[in-house]
Amino acid sequence: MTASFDVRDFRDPADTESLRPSDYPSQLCRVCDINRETSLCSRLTKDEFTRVLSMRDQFQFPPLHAIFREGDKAGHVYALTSGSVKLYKLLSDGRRQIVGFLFPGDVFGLANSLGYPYSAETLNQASACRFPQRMLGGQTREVAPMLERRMFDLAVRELMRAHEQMLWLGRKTALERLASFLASLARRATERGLPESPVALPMSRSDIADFLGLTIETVSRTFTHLKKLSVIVIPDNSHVVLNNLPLLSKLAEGGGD
Amino acid sequence: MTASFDVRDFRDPADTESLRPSDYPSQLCRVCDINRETSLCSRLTKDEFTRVLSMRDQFQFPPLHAIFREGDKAGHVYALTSGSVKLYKLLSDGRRQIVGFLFPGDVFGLANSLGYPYSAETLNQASACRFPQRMLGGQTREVAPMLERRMFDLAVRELMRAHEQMLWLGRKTALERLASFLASLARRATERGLPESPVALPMSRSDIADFLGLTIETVSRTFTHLKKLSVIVIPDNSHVVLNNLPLLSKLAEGGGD
DNA sequence: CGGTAACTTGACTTAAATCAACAATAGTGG
DNA sequence: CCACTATTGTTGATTTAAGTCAAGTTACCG
Repeated sequence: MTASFDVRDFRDPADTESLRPSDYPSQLCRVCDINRETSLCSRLTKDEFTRVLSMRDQFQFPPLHAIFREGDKAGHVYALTSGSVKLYKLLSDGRRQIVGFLFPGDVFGLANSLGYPYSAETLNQASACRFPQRMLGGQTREVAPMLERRMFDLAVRELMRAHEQMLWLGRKTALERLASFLASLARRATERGLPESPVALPMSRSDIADFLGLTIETVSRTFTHLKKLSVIVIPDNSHVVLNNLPLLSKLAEGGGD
Repeated sequence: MTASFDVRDFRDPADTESLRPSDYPSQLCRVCDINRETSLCSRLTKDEFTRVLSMRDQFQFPPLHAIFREGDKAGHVYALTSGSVKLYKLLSDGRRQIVGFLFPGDVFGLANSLGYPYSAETLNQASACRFPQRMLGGQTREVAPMLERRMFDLAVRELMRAHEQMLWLGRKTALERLASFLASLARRATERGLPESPVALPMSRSDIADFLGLTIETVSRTFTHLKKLSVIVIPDNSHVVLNNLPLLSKLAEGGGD
């Protein structure tokens, strides 16, 4: 349960494509992230970036790959650079709660000495950048102060998302939860520069159910309900067209009437 | 809705009691926290501590005092030094989800530019230490690198607690949620050097219900259920004696059978 | 004391879970 | 390219855990 990586998954872009000065940090952070404004490595100085480069590992994972499991000794923090990942916790009898879906630009794997607090698994082909956790905060803080700052900001963002999901799970109906989920996916897509509709659903209905604290049957019925309200169209099971985002948002907040 | 502090609440111990060198940082951090090992200000150097002192404000709040409200412009981070605080989010129709109960040593108020993501309210008489958020991470990072480190660690702890609560809310029964809650309070009490039983419940049944995603009636019935199982005794409504912590923990994980 | 707020208990309802087919989709190999 | 199969998703019938409604009871506070 401790080995999380196949050697064959290892890829290092720096081995194959040389990094030109113009690649960083002004426009795209080609190695460890997507977009200068939102990425973990954004706003690093050239020196910082160079030092970070020397400490990070780059990985590619196949679909449904277990990156690490809950309880594994935690030594690294990950920044997702492409694809999607789910984070989940299990009860001994198999009940599962997905605590987050991650998209490029998100970080995961923050942990204390008790090990990772959740399992992380890819939904599709994905790549991620891995940093030693001791690089953050320790005596080696001179390595990249701005990286720590960015990591902190992203951790705060994750915490806010977690609080939002607690409201969904504790106090919203099935319809409100699914509407909130779709609206949230749309908003996060726009933050990555993608259109807000159609929304991609790289996860299964079962994953959505375990994320929203529902059963797959209820998720399916609720999708049908939203279809009948003409709020969404489902061209195929991994895409949703949002026809009426204002109404979707209203439903998400309980304005269903 | 923006003013969060009464001037009369302001107290600055440094105004009334002078700080002797022996007070920091070796034993107790008398000003901004409880216990050197677990506090925000633990492990600061003398210089760091002095600089932090000059930037922090110390507050005392009466019971049921609103420290800030969801959406307020966020400029400060708080470290609770005594008493208890609840953090909650509201829906427009009044439904409420409490996203955390805080005890001495916990931090709250981390936010991004959208303002505080939750409201914060005291449960009882409480005191807290307030830092400007820009003190963390910005250009002024030289102020107290170790403070940032501590803040990051405490944010990670909050995130882990949030993930745990998501599992409770999404996948546990009423009995499992209440058992988890009591076990968690007991564990956190021991972390603060208090006995694990009796557990203090500074919050109302209504607060517990809104924390666990239940109604007050269900919370009440479930307390009765735990009493009948002889797992707990309730000497008064703000204290619970844990008679059988192993069984309580088993019930919390679904080992009810 | 008296009155209000907080909590408990009981009767009944309901949203979502469970159980059970059934339909669509995606692979797989001939 | 098309059966064949397995997986995934949908729909319907029924059950159930928790919610709602309605009394009671206890604790708190002036």
